[in-house]
Amino acid sequence: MSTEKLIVVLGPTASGKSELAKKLVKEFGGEIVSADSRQIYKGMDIGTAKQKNSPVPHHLIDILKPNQKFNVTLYKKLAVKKIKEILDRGKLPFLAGGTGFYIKSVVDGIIIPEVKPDWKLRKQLDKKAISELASWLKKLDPVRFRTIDVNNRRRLIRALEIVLKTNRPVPKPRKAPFSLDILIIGIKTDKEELKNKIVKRVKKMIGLGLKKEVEVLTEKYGWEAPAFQSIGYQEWKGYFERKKSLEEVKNEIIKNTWQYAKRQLTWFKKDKRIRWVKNYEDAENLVLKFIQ
RNA sequence: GGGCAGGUGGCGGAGCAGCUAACGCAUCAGACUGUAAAUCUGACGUCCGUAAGGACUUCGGGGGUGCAAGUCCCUCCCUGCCCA
Repeated sequence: MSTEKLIVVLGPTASGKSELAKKLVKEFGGEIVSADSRQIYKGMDIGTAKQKNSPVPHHLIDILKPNQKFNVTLYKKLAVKKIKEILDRGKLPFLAGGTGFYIKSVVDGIIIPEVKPDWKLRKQLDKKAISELASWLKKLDPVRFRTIDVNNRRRLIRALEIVLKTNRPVPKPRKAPFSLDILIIGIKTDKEELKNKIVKRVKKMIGLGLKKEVEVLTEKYGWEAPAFQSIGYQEWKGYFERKKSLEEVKNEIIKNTWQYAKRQLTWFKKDKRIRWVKNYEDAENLVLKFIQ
């Protein structure tokens, strides 16, 4: 029985996770480890609603340049390390963010095959027709083929990458959860309310100078940098090419953010461990009980 | 008043006589083990059915021609542009 504890705070974008996590940290002490695939990147402050100059310690924010690639495995290693360090300091770690897959990777301790991305190989495979990739995988690894999404080129390529690099089939998904007591708090918002928050937030971001932020960053790193697949950034490309108005960009960001929020909700819905809270008091009570 | 273009599903937009309401967007639902704010899937006129499937309805209104009509003809209404 472990007495070490981890608190996860998750929710769709704009639901108020950061505020909630910060408030909890202020009350109970502790440090925050971000579980956000975008706040990882330096310079993306406005568009990711980053918490700057917070008195509460935040980890895994601003650690990469926008042109650097990142992935779950790396995230998991870093996050686990940070959590351990926090525990060693005798403090309470909070894992807060909206990237479901990243959260899952640490909470469930998923074990991802140790095959590093080989971008040269991927590029080659990417030239092939999707049906070709599918039939190749079918031949090399019929077991993985049975469960894979045959229309998802990206997954097909990764599966082939593993098979070709290791000369063996893709291992079965495995988990090695770490021995902590974990409380997962999810922020419950009704759809209309969340929609309004998103609209408000996007307007605010634009008011704070999102356009300038995007302009400066993309001039420096180019539109192809991995970080600029992000919502709030990609939409500006057409604007700077004079194909879109500011109004269109704004509406597109709102739309994409909302669609993203729904995808997050779909992901979270499946996890029955999540304790959904309506407000701070609910969360506070859960934490109180949990840390006793 | 005259000329031209057009009126198709929530929106955009194909089809210009024959089978199956193309396709895109939005919407709803979902998948996810090294790009995850990414990538991908299904449903989406109505009704019946768990399903395979079946029945019905639609292309501004009305009329007509044809075995068969968003698709051709007549007429009316509406919209945009041009001329007066």
